[in-house]
Amino acid sequence: MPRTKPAKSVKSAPKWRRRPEHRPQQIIEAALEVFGECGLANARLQDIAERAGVSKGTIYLYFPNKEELFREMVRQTAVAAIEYAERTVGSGTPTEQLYVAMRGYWNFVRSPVFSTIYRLVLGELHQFPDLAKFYADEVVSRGLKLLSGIIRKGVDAGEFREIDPMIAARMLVALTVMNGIWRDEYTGVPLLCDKKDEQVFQEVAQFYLHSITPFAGCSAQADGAPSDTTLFIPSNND
Amino acid sequence: MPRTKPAKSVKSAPKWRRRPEHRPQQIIEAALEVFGECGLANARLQDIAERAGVSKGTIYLYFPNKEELFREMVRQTAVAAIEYAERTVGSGTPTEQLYVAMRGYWNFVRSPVFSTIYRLVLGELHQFPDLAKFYADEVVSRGLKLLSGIIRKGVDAGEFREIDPMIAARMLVALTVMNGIWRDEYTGVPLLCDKKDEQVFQEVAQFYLHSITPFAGCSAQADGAPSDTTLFIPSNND
DNA sequence: AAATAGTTACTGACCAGTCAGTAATATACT
DNA sequence: AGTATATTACTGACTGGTCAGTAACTATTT
Repeated sequence: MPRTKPAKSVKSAPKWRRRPEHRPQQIIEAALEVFGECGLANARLQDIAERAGVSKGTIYLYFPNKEELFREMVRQTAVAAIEYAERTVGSGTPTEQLYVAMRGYWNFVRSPVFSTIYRLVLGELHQFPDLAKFYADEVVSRGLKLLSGIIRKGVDAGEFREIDPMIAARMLVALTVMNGIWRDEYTGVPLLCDKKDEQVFQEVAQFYLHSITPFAGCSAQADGAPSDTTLFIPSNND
Repeated sequence: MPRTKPAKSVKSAPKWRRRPEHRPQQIIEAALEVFGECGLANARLQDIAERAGVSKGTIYLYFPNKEELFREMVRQTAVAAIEYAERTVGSGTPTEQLYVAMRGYWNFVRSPVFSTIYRLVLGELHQFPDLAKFYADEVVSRGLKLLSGIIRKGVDAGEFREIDPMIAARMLVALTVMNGIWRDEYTGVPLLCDKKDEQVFQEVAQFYLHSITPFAGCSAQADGAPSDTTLFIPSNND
């Protein structure tokens, strides 16, 4: 039975707008927040919907289910970041390239996006094998390949010591990821809370470079060459 | 209304035994498995009960709720491991002590207990602030204190380069934890699956020691002194 | 018999996913 | 221009199932 039209609709105050173009992005952003706060398994679609400013049903117009929503979220963040990195670390000496990569990686790790994703990956992804496979292939493998390629060039050029590039890449990822996560102190771990982002990055960078440079901390200091790893750390020290 | 006593019980075949001494441990062990498989939020008390060979209600005789059960689990594993480490790294040069600590830490990280705990800590603990606080104080802080103390002695003795011991300890934890988790490949991350535990440990140890020794990879090699970090890696290479 | 250890059935809250209905926009017709 | 009609985007109450925690009862031990 048809509605009794109450009055002419007031053009200026619709309860909601149709915005089919924007919905998926809105929902993914909300999902990122909520997944990050509650975990993958624990996040409620209702909350995601509210934060996106839509109703729960709307989510199902754009995503078949929760898992696919998560997958799409990863695609738009982690995979996009990797692709960006692959495009942008191209030029310069291996040392310069590595620095660019480290800096970019750190920035990514420090973004709210990453800490969320990595917590989910580490904490819950083993419950979703196909999601885990997806992440391993699209993010982990590609990231290690990118980094180890740079390191290999550095080793060949004599800028880094003889070290298996894949191992070195893995160590870099380990240092960056863990420090990034700790820095993030999702709770109150009194670990790095009082340090600035930039400082933690420098600590990681110096430690790492010390381990892969051929003559770190040694005679190079004596013969006047700029030996310290601080050499290629820019001076945005505030 | 009072029960009608059916008959005398047959003494020789009790359906179950009272074992109040064993229950808590049984339950914790089962919880460790189930939490590890399902995550903290997703684990079902019913499953834990079944795996422990008791009924769900029994759990509530010994633990007030799920969270406290988890807390007790952490107490009995991580805290116990730290305490053990605090007791056992006492003697020898700082380098030797550090090696013992690294080895012990690696063994712990590689135990099934740890990967479970760390996944939970990283993935879900921020949802439980008081648990997070507990973990930060009882495990993280104590662990870092132990490691940084050893490193400080090494720096003072000139065995390690000048480095903030707290930073160095953090980096060691980062390397150990991440490699331990990856090695564990809870899913199918094609990262370290084909390597042996011992090999991964050596990779981590060599990389780390290279970064904290004063003259790593440098002239020390030339003057006949045993310079390489493999020096203090025992030969249980199988 | 009393005390203690354990079980089972139940409750109330919670949530992913669905679907009948409604509001906003587009189009066709005056 | 306005008005009727069709189409699409979106809503939110509902369903079916799950599970933590509880209460009422039963078995074992002393």
